Amino acid sequence: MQVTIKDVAKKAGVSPSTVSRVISNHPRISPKTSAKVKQIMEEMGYHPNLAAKSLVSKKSNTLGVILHRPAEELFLNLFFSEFIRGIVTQATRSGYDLLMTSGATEKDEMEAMTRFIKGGRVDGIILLSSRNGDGMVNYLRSQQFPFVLIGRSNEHDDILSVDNDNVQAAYDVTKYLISLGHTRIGFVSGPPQLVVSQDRMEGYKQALQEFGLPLRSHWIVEGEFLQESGYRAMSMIMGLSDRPTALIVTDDLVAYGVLKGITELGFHVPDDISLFSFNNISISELTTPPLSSVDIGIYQLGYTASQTLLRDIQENHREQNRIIIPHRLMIRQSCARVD
Amino acid sequence: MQVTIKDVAKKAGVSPSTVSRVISNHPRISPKTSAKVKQIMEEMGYHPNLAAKSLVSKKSNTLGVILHRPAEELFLNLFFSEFIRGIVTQATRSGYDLLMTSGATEKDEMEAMTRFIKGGRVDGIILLSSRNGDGMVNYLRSQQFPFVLIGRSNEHDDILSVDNDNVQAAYDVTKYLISLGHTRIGFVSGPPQLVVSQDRMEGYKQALQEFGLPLRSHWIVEGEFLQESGYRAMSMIMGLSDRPTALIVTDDLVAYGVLKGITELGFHVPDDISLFSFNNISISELTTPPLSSVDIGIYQLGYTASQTLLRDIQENHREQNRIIIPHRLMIRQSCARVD
DNA sequence: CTGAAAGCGCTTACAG
DNA sequence: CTGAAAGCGCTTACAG
Repeated sequence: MQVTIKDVAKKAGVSPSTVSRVISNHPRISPKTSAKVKQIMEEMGYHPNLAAKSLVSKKSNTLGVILHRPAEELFLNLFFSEFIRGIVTQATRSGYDLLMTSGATEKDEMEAMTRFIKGGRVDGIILLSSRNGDGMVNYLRSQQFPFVLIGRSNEHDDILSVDNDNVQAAYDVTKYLISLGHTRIGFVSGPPQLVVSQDRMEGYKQALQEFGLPLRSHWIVEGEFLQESGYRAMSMIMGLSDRPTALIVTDDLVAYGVLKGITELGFHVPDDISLFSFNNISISELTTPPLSSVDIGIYQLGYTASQTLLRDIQENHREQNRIIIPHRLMIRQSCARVD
Repeated sequence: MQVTIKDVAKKAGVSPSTVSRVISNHPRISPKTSAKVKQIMEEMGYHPNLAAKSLVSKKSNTLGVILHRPAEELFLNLFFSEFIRGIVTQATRSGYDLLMTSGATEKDEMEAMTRFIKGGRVDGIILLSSRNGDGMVNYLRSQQFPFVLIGRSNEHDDILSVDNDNVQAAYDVTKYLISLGHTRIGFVSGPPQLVVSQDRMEGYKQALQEFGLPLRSHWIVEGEFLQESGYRAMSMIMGLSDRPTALIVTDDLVAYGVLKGITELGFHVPDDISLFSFNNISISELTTPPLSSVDIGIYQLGYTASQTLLRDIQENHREQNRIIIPHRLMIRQSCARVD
């Protein structure tokens, strides 16, 4: 019932090999034959069977993504749709599809990955996050299977990755606050085991040091990527006698909690304290006052990851291992000048 | 280099057919043989080649999703990650993966779908939305290809679909507001061509009629699924001499705009006007005051769509065509009693 | 420029 | 309970 290459060949009066060559735009095929075969394919509604093609070519024209486990979903969920859109859009343009699966445990995840790789289901893998001691990265490297990491790995600096310069971004934010006259600047950070937390903390410290400003450990809070995390931190921070006049917050959702906490304690942003956060998800525009936030180019991270991986697969050569997506400070109304 | 069924067969001293039967748990295979073969497979790190399997079995063990075009992304984006998580989780449990692609135009979308179906890449399709006159639905029906629609189609009532009872949900919300003493209730709706908008409007009208309450056309606004849409509507609504004491809003993001508009005009929620919205996305908890909203079970919609489609594919029989996911009114602080 | 043939890794009637 | 053989729909050296 399915129209095959043989059916087309018979009707066109050529051999299956010729039809195959027409499909793949083989150079040594006469324009006349090509045109005729193409017309017949159109008439008969021919569509190549991908399984057969994949079986012989050892290519699937598919990229794979493994969904992270629930435990890590909170942070990434807000980015997820933008990541995926970026990845799929670019992949589709290059004639690739995206295959997704999930694993309930780390063991499940590894099995899913093995199935993808060993079963020939994908030609490359996109990792949506990295944690210290990431088994995925080690496995993929040992298999020499093409992959790209969105983010940065502490252990491996020779893998293909797409990331922001989070050190620089945090440095830029800190410097911006300093330029407004702030000298007591605090930091509400995320989980310390995440590379992104480490990088942002580093940029913050660098800027303070460069401008000779004090770094006080009680101005720094490490929490989760949760609203409550920011909310809870405020009773402590705002109760300090030498409390900061500005806070850098590692994520918009956390900043939302921070904002809520500050407001409930009877303080006002930005008059009593300035706020600058990261990621620029939709919520940051919606708060009162609208939050200044660092746009990290989520769509572009996904898009570029896809593009970079495909280039690595197809051309098998890399211009560079680490691609940096530029960030932008989105200045809104949550920061005030102090004297 | 790849370990094949032949390699395993040779090492186990059996035929390839036997190995194949062990893999598929064929009943008539001796436990002894099975155990031995399984052990060898483990030892050799055998993984079945999915392309070969798919080529002969005509099954891909994959479900397909086509990403909607940018024009329609706004509304769905906020649901997207939950939908996908629900779909993937259930699919993975049944041994299926999810294949995604996108199309820039409707033509692209149709081509992508054809590629999926005719190329044997997927065994079923999940449609994330429906619009009036949906070419996808017509095509899939004409091909008799398994698919499920998340939502409801006006034109086809015999297709597999997973949806909320949006008429009932809007009815419930309206009745709740009436029970608080409201008699002048307005409605901020979404695009009228969407079935979901039509259904919610219908439930609202039914409740008003049942309780003999007035339906005023100037209390009804039709807009987009955008914050601005709600924001802009407020200058008109709040300026009415007989303005409503409660508003039902079709989406949390729109409700956020409504809330902002009301507040900027110097009014207060819920003292001056009550607000009840739909969808219960994360933002609804975060507003001041927290918004009452209808939880529509986004994850469950995705999960059930996946489950229903797989049952249709595997067992080829349906218990019912239209599955309803229950909704829940999440009562927060945006509605007040009036006398 | 084109064809005949082999083969990709699996499944499944058909025999025994 | 197990094996030999054919075949799924394609690609690609090898010939000509």
